[in-house]
Amino acid sequence: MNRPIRRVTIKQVAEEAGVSTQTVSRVINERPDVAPETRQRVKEVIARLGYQPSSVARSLIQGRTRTLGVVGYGVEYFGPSRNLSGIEQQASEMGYALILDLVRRPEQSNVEHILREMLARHVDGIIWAVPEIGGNREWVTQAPQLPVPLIFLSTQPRPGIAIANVDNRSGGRMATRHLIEQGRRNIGIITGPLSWWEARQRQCGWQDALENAGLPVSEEFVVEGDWSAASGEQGLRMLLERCSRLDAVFASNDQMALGALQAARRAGLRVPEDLAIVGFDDIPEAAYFCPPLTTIRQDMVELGRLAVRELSRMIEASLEGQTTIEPRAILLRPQLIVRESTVPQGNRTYLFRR
Amino acid sequence: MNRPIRRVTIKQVAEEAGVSTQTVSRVINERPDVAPETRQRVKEVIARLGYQPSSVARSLIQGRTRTLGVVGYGVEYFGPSRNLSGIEQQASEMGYALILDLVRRPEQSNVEHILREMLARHVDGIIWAVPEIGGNREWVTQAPQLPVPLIFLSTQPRPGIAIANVDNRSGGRMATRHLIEQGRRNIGIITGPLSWWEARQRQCGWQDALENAGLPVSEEFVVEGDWSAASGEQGLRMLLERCSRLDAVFASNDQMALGALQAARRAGLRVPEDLAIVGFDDIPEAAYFCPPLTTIRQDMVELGRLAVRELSRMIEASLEGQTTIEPRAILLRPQLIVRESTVPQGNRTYLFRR
DNA sequence: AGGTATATTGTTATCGTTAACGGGATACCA
DNA sequence: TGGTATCCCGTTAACGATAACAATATACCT
Repeated sequence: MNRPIRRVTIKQVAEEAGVSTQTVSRVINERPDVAPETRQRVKEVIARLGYQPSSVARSLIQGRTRTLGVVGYGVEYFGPSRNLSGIEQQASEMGYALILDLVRRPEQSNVEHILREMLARHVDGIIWAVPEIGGNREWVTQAPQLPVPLIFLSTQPRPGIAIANVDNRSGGRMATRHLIEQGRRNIGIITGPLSWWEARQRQCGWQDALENAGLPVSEEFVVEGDWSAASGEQGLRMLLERCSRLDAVFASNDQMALGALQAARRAGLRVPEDLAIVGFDDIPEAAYFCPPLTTIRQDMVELGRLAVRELSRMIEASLEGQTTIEPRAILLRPQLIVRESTVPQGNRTYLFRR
Repeated sequence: MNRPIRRVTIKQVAEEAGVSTQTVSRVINERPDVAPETRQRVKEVIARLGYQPSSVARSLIQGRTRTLGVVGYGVEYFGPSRNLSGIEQQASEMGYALILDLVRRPEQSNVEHILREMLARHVDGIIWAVPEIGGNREWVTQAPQLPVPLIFLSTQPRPGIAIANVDNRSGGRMATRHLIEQGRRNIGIITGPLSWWEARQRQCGWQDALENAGLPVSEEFVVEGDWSAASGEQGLRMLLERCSRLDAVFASNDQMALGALQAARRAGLRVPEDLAIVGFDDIPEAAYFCPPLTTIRQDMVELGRLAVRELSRMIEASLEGQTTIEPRAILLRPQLIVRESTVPQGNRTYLFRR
């Protein structure tokens, strides 16, 4: 393995081309005040030596790295990974690189340490994409004091703080309203862990829909899961024990819905005839569940893209010394995807009802 | 939004503590030659001002950023996302930050551009985790000429190049041998896209197992999918048309196996009695398929961790000016997970046969 | 001719940090 | 007393680039 001993620097290019480093710099940055033939000569040398400006040195003097810090959780899950993908796409299109930090225990991560690390690397802005669990976001009040802008993803809005969310509550409402429209009256919910803000939001949506329809909201219909298929299976078993007239369930994610499907099958219930099931997320597999799963799709890629655009806007404003800019709250509406776990195959025309 | 105008620098700390910047630097880096009370005083100032050394400036002079470049593909899929997770864990434990670049079209990504970008940011090493598709890795011969070490993930081994793989061929063999041991004799395969090296490896494993068992290997039994559930569904339909005595299928990933399960159901076949199905990956949902899916588990997290450790070893060697270090090829064996898609529920004892 | 504008290039300082070296003070030894 | 070692700290230069300014040459105008 033979490596070039050192990188090529601007100095070497300057020497080789017989000009000053400043002139080379001007060529690199496409400044106008360079004679055409000089520019040409320098460009040739750059190409010949394979010179690449050091963005580290550049960052130092310009006070900006064109780097965003991303603090994420759960890339192995569908939503967060799509989210990261969207962030990367938009960042890359806007000329930003990403520094990635994945948190393993979102409920007790060392915020202080992570932020210091990011700031030491002079990121221009930070995307905080860790779910809000228990009190793990109490430090939010300090966010405006950070030397760089920060945007939160999927956390509770708060005045003066930039944020981008999918409207989980509205999603829960849509899922539940759909079940009601199918004539269901005893609608249970398998929630996510209730320490999660998003899980509570989805539950609120479920409750909204029931109340709007004048249906009773009972504790009896609520079971708390942990997002896993196993917990969905167990959750449905518990609901069925408690309430034999249960005719529908809103599972707060597709994995739990999958578990619930299995529990229904084992209990000898037909889906959707005896029991309708709605999920949340629309993972790619959902269309191939048995039966295919009705669910709520959220565009996490777009959410990531929007977050980067908003953060970039904040960065620009901050660089120009503007202090008047008010952080926005972005809210993305999810979408109901109807499949056979709520509507019997024969009734497919329902889909086109309106 | 009021931000601190500027960051605290070492100069301010030095001034405030009445020492030179060099002394502050010595305190930060825990050098021995500082008087205890001076050290104490400086530390207090650091704490009071909330000073954090700039790793940008540090990188510039030390010629090392403690940063790894990760070029990845498909974080929205299970394997790659776990892989990234493992990389991040190990890197973080070893004090490296990650710069992430996600490629969207792995078969025609701009390698040159990506590498230049990474090198401009002075990464200490690069992890290339983009699947090998068609000729998209022909540039591999230039890898040893890069100024920093590079390790490939999930690509064809090559002497002189560091690499870390799951043994896909062995996985394909295990899956197929398991089917043979179940008494199956007409075993089809739904492959991944055959432009993918990994897909071909899995197919080779299937062929190995058939040949070892003295079973005929026929083109008729091969259908090419595209990793999606839809292609798995269509794939099985085609296999069934071609060959009515088909009694088992190896689907080269779990999504395609899911599609195949649906196709089998629609064709009125019982799984596993009429048709046994094996997948590949062991996604978390696989255990909740209908029936639960036998599959090949690969530890992508561990693969990521190993890659980082190996890369770190190469970086250290490179920094010490060693040229003798020979890049290793890491090969991780996958594992067969037996579930009900190949073994009828009553026969569960099979699991403990040996 | 002299003055002013414009085009092109170079010089010096700077970003925040550390490497390399030097120098003063003290202690210890012959 | 002088020499040497050790401790502690400061000065200068450097990393690789750009900002700010200065300088030169040329062109153009009055």
